[in-house]
Amino acid sequence: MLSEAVEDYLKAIYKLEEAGRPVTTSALAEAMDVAAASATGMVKKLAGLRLLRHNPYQGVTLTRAGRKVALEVIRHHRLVELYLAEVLGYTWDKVHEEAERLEHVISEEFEEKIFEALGRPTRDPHGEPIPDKDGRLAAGIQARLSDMEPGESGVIRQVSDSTAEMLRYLGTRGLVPDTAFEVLDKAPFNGPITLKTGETSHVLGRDLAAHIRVETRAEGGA
Amino acid sequence: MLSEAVEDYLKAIYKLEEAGRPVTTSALAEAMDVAAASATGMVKKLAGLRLLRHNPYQGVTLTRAGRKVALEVIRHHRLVELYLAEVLGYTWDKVHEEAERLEHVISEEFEEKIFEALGRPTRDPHGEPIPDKDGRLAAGIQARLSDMEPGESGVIRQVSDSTAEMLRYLGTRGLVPDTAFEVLDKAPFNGPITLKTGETSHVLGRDLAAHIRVETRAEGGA
DNA sequence: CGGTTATTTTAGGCAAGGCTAAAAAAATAT
DNA sequence: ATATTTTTTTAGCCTTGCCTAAAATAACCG
Repeated sequence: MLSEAVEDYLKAIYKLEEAGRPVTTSALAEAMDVAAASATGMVKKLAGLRLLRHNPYQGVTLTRAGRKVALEVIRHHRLVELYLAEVLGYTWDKVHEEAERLEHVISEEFEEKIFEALGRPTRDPHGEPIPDKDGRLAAGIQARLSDMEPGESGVIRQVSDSTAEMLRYLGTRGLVPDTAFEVLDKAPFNGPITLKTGETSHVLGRDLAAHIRVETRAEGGA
Repeated sequence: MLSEAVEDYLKAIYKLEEAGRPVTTSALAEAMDVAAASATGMVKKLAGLRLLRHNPYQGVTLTRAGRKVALEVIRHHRLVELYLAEVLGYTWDKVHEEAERLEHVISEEFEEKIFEALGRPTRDPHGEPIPDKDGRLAAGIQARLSDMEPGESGVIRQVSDSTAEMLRYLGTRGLVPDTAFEVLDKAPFNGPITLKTGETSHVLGRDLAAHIRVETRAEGGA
């Protein structure tokens, strides 16, 4: 049985790889909120377990086995998040924290049971894809609201679950996955972006908008 | 935050106390499946935390604070067991193992949510009482099927969740909480006990029968 | 290219919670 | 009452995963 620490490191490495960032010791240490020396230590351990390859002073790459573990943990996390939201009535800003702990302790049977109870879902409450049992993962959405231009329209597809506060803020404004919108304005010098959903308009800072992943609707809805 | 190990020790001590057994180092070590020296070490730690009192070479008694923690863990355990059985469709022989891990990681909110979803229950799938949020616990059933005599009748109220195999065996025979029965025979020299539920009769070894707690029906149903 | 800076790794420690072996205390038996 | 056995405690060590400080390596800059 792999320890919780091992699972968390693999998950963090997977997410860094997925984001296209080189997985350096310092990036990993920052993601895990530990000292760099601690990250080095764990990397050596994981290399010994053949869960990743380590090029000293360079960085780290997950092996197939390591990626499999990471995806299992992510599957647990996202299924649990969705279950908490859909079945137990959690608000979407609270599911992440609870899922962080549950993801490490639920059995395959538990996973299977909630997967079926939810109707074999493919997305979590934040819109992120849920890996299937074999570790296959639908592509995440890459486009960011912050990169859209006035006049363009689209649909919110994912909102990263980084901070609960941000999720509460967006939730109260109805800025949740599958909401259609149109960009009205984008202020220069990294200024706020203005968008419209239905009859309501919203002004969001550029950083916040970067956390919102969107699907762009083919232009010219007119 | 108390560690999982601390919670498990307190739970084990509580159960030994409840069973009326003196909580010696060796009894605790056996319950926790660790060496006696390890139990001594943890006992000293818990005494330092004021969760129990330790009379060296004598034994151990929970303080009010220690008992409170133990009951919280037990509440989590039993609520989770019931949730797994009632909502997720677990068979009753599998709930214990999963609950052993979940009991340590669920939040108060999770506890509250499943408590309400279950309709504020008071008994787990094995018939054991669920402590309330303030740590109040309805009395458990003391009478054992193994102590009943031929001609007596009653209702099964609790089946201890010690081994999954035993629970499967009893489950397939319908010997579950709230089942009425009548004792037909009890063989001497610790021999088997024969009972009838509805039209079916069962022969159970004395050890197995000792795990079944019953409510005796006032004699003379005739 | 050589010197400075930043990153990574090594070295040595600490806290938890296990272990075994040995010592101390208590219980039991003669 | 003493001797033996059992139980408990102490002492010392191990593993995991974290830490800080120092050393090694790589990257950058003039």
